Amino acid sequence: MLQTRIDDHAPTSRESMREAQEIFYKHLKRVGLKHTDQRDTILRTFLETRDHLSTDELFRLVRKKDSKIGFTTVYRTLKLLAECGLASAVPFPDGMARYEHQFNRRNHHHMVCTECDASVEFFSPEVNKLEEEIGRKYHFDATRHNFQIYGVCEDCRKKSRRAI
Amino acid sequence: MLQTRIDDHAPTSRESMREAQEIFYKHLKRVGLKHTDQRDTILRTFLETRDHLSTDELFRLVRKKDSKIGFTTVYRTLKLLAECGLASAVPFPDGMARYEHQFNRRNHHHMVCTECDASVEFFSPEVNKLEEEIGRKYHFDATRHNFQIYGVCEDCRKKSRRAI
DNA sequence: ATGAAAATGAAATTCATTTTCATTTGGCAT
DNA sequence: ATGCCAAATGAAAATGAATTTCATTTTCAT
Ligand SMILES: [Mn+2]
Ligand SMILES: [Mn+2]
Ligand SMILES: [Zn+2]
Ligand SMILES: [Zn+2]
Repeated sequence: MLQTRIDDHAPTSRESMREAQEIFYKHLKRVGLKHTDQRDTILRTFLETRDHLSTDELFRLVRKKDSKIGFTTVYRTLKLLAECGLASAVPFPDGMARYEHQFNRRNHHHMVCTECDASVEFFSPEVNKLEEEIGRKYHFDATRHNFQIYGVCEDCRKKSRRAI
Repeated sequence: MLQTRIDDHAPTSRESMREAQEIFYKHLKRVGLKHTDQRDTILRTFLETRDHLSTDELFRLVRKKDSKIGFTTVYRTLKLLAECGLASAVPFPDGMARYEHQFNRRNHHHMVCTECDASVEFFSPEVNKLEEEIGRKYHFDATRHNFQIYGVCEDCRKKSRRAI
């Protein structure tokens, strides 16, 4: 799925990679699970991209590094990564489960083009404030929210104007 | 799915019902489709509740009125209702497609309890403003958005406190 | 009334997700 | 180092919501 990046960070560095692995393996130990090469490879692959990947998309990337890793393992590892906060689900309109990594990354939201599926990430502290305010107002202990904007991107607008 | 109502309207009146049917049948005519009893029954059933219904849930309600109407017809009619704006999909965290009717109804958002799945509807013009602002800022022609807050409701908080 | 186009609903299909299970592996205790 | 056993793996099967197919019935313009 195409994505325009607003904040252009360098790709995850070696040290950051280690740091994230640290977090992951602490989590595994905590819940009595084991360290495996497959999990290593999957985490590394996941951190290398800033895309919003479906399980299958991540599986295809992982397979390039180690063709013996199975889809099921990717699927299960993605759940573990979500458990320890390194990954989070992004509810995109194609309905498939998509994840993005949450390591050293600013909190952001998405605006998605309904014509070409391209997405832009944007930052909006106001939305976070709203979560808090509304939670308070209605006596909810608000823990997270979900905000995305749909519309037509500049490119698609240009294209359709040309088509007339 | 349990739901707490914030705005307590009376149930859809007969005249409103007619008005909505009008809209529906105008739409059908426009796209060359036909008027059927099944579609009537399904629309009526759908307007009678303010819940966020899955296709199957609506099907079960419809079946009480006319046990011969099939699931497929409900499924297809729900799509038609969405096409003409009488229904809209509500992305709830259970992952199933859920719809709510949009007839004579204030624009609202949802706060969902992650423990008991109860939802409250709330009104927040600020969110609408944000859609507009952010669209402008990033050159998107923003047409709609999606905002929900997750957390723990008062009841569930009380329950878990009692359990300690 | 007639016929063409659309609607219906049961059944089949699709496809992402999740589970099962036989086999292999990691890592702790000895 | 060796053995043990719980956990991990991955292929295959199962699940289940969403969608399509198709034989039959219904609508509606003429
Ligand atoms: Mn993102
Ligand atoms: Mn609602
Ligand atoms: Zn676009
Ligand atoms: Zn609750």
